[in-house]
Amino acid sequence: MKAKETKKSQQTKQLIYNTAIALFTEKGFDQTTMREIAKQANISLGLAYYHFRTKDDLVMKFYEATQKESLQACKEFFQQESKLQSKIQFILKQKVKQFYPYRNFLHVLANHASNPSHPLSPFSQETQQIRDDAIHIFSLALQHSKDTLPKDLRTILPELLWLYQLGIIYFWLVDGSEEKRKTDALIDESLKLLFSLLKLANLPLMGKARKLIVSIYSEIKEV
Amino acid sequence: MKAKETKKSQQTKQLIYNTAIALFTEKGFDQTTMREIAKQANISLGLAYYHFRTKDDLVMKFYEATQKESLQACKEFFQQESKLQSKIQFILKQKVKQFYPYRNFLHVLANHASNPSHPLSPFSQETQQIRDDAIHIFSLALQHSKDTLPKDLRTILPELLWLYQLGIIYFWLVDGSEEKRKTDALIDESLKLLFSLLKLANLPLMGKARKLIVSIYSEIKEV
DNA sequence: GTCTATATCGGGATAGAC
DNA sequence: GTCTATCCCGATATAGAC
Repeated sequence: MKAKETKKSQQTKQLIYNTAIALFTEKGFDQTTMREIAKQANISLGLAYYHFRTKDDLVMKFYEATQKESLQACKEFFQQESKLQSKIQFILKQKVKQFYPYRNFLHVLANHASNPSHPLSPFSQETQQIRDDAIHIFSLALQHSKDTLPKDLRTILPELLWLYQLGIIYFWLVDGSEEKRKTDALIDESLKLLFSLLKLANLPLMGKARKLIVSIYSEIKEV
Repeated sequence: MKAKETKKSQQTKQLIYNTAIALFTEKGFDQTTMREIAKQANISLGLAYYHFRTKDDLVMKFYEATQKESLQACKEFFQQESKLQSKIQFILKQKVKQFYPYRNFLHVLANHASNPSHPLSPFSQETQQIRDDAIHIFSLALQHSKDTLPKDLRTILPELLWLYQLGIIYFWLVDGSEEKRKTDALIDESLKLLFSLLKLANLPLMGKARKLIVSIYSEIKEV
């Protein structure tokens, strides 16, 4: 009995979520009201708030769902590809492809990014799990890589690459070009740059720069 | 007569602005209501909205005022200093020092950064002048510099440095360390990194990386 | 536990009178 | 330029149906 109730409840929750995302996509986040979502889903306003404590919670669920999807897609890809650059490229391309249909409202993801005490910030307590999962994908990509990466860089690369991804997503958000083509170009070209620098990183000449990156990283992380 | 009225109006506007910034600083942006600002300034709510069409407009005025102040401070500093790295350092340090008293509410500056159609975004139409002024400061710093910079980089450096500054400000916003010390460290160390790479930039070895940076820049800017 | 209906509040924003 | 009244909407509260 409980299972049945739970299932019905989950269906309702899913209905609210689907309706909300559809409306967000169509009209944007700010232009969609909770009253409208409830009306469209043929449920009461109270019920919408029963399942999602805030309007932002709807976005949080989107964030979680897409992260889960990304992890799955990347794991599969990694089994058939061993070249690091291709793996990183896939992670980034998968993300922007996945986000594309929702481009008209996804800037809400970044709206409170710089405020770590806001639940939706990528640096918040509430998004810790999502963040860890996202960084984990980069760890996986590095795991069986045969590239000769400097040891000191290798351990901090997952987090650095995640920040790089964050930068790409920000660019994607402000990218007004047709079909977000500039973002695709940016991903390809910046990856070339990154890997051409990584190949030089082992040279004595680059020792100073490499040490600076590591020291910046530890200074910033240090409590 | 008209001048007198205008002066009175300007005084009212200034009063509203000062009251608002004081309240933002004390309690934060979200926690301060327009009603409260009006009450504190002994004016009506409608009048506050007459002078500032939205709550964000108050922040816009802050943004403009501080940018003006920055330009002034940097121009003065550049007259007594010719070393490029010191000039760039001054620009960044001046900015975070200037922002420090307002650290509890300035994340609003970034709240809509990723939405270029939002007036407060650093990429919006409305902030174009502020953006141009900020980039201009970096142009000035480069103007009489004796550093041997690759020509292809030199022309695009002002904009790239402005993006670098934007990154620093974002870090500053999320920086929870005592007195924002991590940001100070990040500025110093990342500048060392930047200039150690710029010194290498003329080497044939770095030709590929340099060309990639230039090509990424033009791809992104291209209409 | 899930859901409806409705009232209420707080706060951003607007309209219209003066 | 200034005020008062009002609207809209996110969020909360409550009472009750099943």
